[in-house]
This record gives sequence, C-alpha cells and structure tokens, in this order.
Amino acid sequence: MEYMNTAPVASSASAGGPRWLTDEEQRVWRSYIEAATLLEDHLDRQLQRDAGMPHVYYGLLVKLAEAPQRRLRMTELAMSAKITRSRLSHAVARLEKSGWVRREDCPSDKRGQFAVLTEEGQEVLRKHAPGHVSAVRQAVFDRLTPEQQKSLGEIMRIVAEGLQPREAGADLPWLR
Amino acid sequence: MEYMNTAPVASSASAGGPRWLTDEEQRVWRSYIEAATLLEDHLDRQLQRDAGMPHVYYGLLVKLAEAPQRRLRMTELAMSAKITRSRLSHAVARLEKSGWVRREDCPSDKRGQFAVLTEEGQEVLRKHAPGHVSAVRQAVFDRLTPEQQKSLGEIMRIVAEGLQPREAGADLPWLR
DNA sequence: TGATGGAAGTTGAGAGTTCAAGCAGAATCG
DNA sequence: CGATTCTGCTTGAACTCTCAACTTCCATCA
Repeated sequence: MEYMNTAPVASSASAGGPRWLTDEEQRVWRSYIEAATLLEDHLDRQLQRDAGMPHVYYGLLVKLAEAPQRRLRMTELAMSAKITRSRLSHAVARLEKSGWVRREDCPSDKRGQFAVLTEEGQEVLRKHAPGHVSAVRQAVFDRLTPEQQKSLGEIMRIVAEGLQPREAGADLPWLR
Repeated sequence: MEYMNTAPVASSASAGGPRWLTDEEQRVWRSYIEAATLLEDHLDRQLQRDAGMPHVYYGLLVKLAEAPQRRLRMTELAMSAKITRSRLSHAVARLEKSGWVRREDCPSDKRGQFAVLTEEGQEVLRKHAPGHVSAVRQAVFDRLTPEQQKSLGEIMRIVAEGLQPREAGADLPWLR
C-alpha cells in the first residue's frame, strides 16, 4: 500500500475510502509541484539579485503602478495580490523602508490606508521590468506552443477561481 | 507606456527592446501567479492545521517514504524536492525535533548523512494522506477535464525541465 | 605523503511569513 | 445617543527561508 505522494498512489475500492490519485494524476501533480517550486525560486532569485526584492514584492509594485493614482487601499492590494493583510502590512513596511512605497491616510475612512507607489518605486520598475519579463519568457513562454499557453491560462484560471476568497473570516476573508 | 505586470504590457518595435508580454500572455501569466499563490497557500494551511507542518515538509516525508530503506542522502533528497541543501538542513532539523525523521551517518562517506523516516513519520503520513489528497483533488483534479490534466502535466514538465539544475555552482548546483 | 581542490552538509544572521491578538474607527440598532 | 459588533490594518513572536561562510572529508595528482 503506497500511502502518498505529495498525494498517495492508486488502489481505491468502491466504498468511502479516500480517492487516491491515479499514477497519471500523480505524475501530473508532481510535475506541477516541481515546476512551481523551481519557477518561483528562479524568479525570486532573479529579482532579488537584480532589483533587491522578492517576486511577491515586485508584484505589489506592479499592481500599484497600474492603479488609478498609483495607489490602492491596503485591503484591495492584498486581495488583488492574493495575500493576507498581515503579510501585506509587513511587506509594505519593508517597501516603505526601501523608499518604493509610501503610506497615506484615507480621507473618507480614518482606519484606511493607501499604499502609494513613489517615484523611486516607478523607477525601479522601469529599470528592472525588462530583465524580469525576459526571465519569465525564457522560463515559460518561449518553451510553450501557443496552444499550450492558452491551455495553461484556462487551467490556471479555473484553479484560481476555485480557491478564491468567497465569504469573509478573521484575518483572511480571502483564503477561505 | 505600460511598464509591467509581474511582467509588462505589449508594444514592441523591431530592434533590441525587451519583448514585453502581449495582453494575452499577460493574462495567462497572471492566472498562473494567482493560482499558484492561492494553491500553495491553501495546501500549506490545510497541512499546517491538520498535520502540523507546511506543504514542503510533507513532501519531504513522502519522498522518504518512497525511498528504498525509507532513507535518502541529504543531497539526493534536496535535489529530488528541488530545494537547496541549506533549506533542507533546516527542514530536517525541524522534522527531527518533531520526531518524524532521524539522521544517520553514511558508512561509506563520513561526510554523508541519511535522512530516515521514523515510524512516527510514517504514522503521520498514513494519518494525513487522505485529507491531503482530498484537498488536492478538490482544488485541482476535480475541476479539470482529463485533457486539461494531461495538458497541465505536459506543460509543467516542460517548464520544470527548463529550470532544472544543469551544472554545479556554489551552494545550489540545482537552481542554476 | 602531502598539497590542492571539490563535495557533503551545517550554521548563523537577516529577511520574509504566519498566526493570533489587539486597537481604533465605522456601522448597526435599540 | 450608547452599546455592540464589525471592519481595516498593525503588531510581535514563532517559524521558515536565503545567503554566505565554514568544517569536514574525499579525490586527484605530483
């Protein structure tokens, strides 16, 4: 009896026993885990080395850069980046220290805070975007056919949807 | 001029300028990032809550469970899990504290160490595998058609291959 | 044998993340 | 209005990960 993989191997009867993954499903799952691990690691390294920040932080700057006044409420930013507010708080504190983001009080809600991309923040993006795109291209797009790219998009969209926030809850309204 | 996403938006001329991602490529990339973030987070939470360890650690136990004597050299384990040796060292130290793994000296190479899955380690896997598989199934496999599953496998295999270790280097022979 | 370089693994400090708790302001309602 | 509850965001401690040394042992070769 093989127990698991990052999920176990086949051999399911009919009754309530857990539906293990088939061999094929397992191969798929392992490929996913490996690629995801290697990829995130690769991008983290690339950005840490070149831009001095991890991939997630870079993503935050990008979201801000695209937002109306290059600003977003903390909660909005957290939701859009799919991270907890707590994590965001720490992250923004760090980005503030680096001078790439600044906090601003929200006039309409005294509890609220805006995270605002600074000029230096924009500069950092301008400077390192090319390297980052190229890393992404090299690791992913250059290796996939147009059909595969399309497939990947559909698949990931479905998975993401299934895990979306839904209803509220303690510190993580999102993340179920 | 849109600068970036977690990679910038289109508008490329002909000369050397960075080849930005097209709108469609960007949508794909964002979906990927979102799904990967939500998924890893979801599994980490599930396992942390139920089994008292993060997803990566669970993966390590699984690798050991499948290995010949339920043991693997540190370096082998690190490579197979796609993580650095340093990270593994810390991880195994923690797993040892929890009593799920034990270290053993390698007879043939005095520098070498085996990570060995303990009886408690196996027990933990047996106990929590069902919940974990079910989480993976719910989040991924149950939502995809067989074709999509196959596609996902191929795509991720390609990406993983492209990022594989190749030649040696400092502390991270893998991870380029 | 002894020097030299490489390989296996660990370590410590700093950075990032999680979790539970906490504070202040907003909203609801009697 | 005052009490109660909810929302927005922050905090601190515990934990994990990264990065750059560092130690020990193996391998090569003169």
